Amino acid sequence: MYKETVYSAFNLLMHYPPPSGAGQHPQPQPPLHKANQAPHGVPQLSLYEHFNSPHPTPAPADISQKQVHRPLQTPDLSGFYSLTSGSMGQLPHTVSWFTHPSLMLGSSVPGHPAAIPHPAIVPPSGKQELQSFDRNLKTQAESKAEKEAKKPTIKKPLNAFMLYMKEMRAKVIAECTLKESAAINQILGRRWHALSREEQAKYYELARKERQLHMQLYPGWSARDNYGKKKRRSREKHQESTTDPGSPKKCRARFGLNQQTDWCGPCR
DNA sequence: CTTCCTTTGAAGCGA
DNA sequence: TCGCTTCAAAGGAAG
Repeated sequence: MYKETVYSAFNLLMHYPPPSGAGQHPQPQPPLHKANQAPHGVPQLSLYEHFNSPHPTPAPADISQKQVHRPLQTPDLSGFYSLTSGSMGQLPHTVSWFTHPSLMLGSSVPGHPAAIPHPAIVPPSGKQELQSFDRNLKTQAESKAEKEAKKPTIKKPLNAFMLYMKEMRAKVIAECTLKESAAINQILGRRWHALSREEQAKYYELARKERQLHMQLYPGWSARDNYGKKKRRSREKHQESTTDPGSPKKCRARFGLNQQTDWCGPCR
């Protein structure tokens, strides 16, 4: 049934012809991360999704509605075609396109009742926000706030490095027999810098498409929606870090080194 | 149970 | 415009 939905969604997709030049490598232009930024106000359909979403959750009604009522645009399927047939097909999320929520939001697609949502949509179920709410909610204002909290969070689209990490993490874990993510990420960071521009370009392109897809799926969404919600480490701790070497990124920033290529001694 | 750690890149925010 | 901050993922460690 799940697969049925997936394939139905795929069939839906097939209504759109592949763009010319699909499947070709993107042409990286320095600096990569800038050059690959999505052009403003040019929404295009795009890809990336994991096939094996560990905890699929029902798509929220309001988002489904958005999908239903948004006028169809001619989607850019270059990502899909390149990922499934080109060299980028080696990436583990090759099949992700099939599960994309724009196609999977069941109720929005006639005859396709079941759906696997985009993992960017994360209900606050059982998480801290909701739990803390349950303890205290009584007043109207609080119940209103609770409703807000119950709204599923739409996560940020993954950037190039995040996509790279997702792909390479398992490999590094297998090679190094490490499990701690902080250590793994350090290794991945170094490997990222060791990649050629062409190799990195794959991920920048993927990330660009991911952003465009995200833009199409959640037109009103902004990163500010999640800004400040996580409440991470305290300011004090952050300022503390200015006295020690800190991360390579911070260190490079502090010493005015090239963020893309330079490595500073203390952070090696 | 919750937050931190650690990475890079995108985006928000205040000056 | 610039510099700083936050958040995306991940999972073990620590509080």
